[in-house]
Amino acid sequence: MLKSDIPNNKATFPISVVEELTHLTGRQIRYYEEQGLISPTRNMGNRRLFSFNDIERLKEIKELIDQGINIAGVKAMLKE
DNA sequence: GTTCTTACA
DNA sequence: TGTAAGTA
Repeated sequence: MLKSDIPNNKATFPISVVEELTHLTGRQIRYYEEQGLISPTRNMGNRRLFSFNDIERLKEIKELIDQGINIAGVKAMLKE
């Protein structure tokens, strides 16, 4: 795992912290994950653990959504 | 007390 | 998306 896997993964936070950092609701964060926009891991209790990478990704998503772009559009943007 | 899932509005 | 219910 030198270039594989997700770079920028050393710290994980609960969804409450991500909500504060991204200004998104837990509802939205879970939905975006459901849509394949982010890849949080799960801890022993099936709780989501977010990395800095996930948080940065969420911020981008929020900006796009805030601009009136829908999930399909966000998916297209984040791709590539 | 917090987060998770599913379901309804 | 928000919110409710039941759970881990």
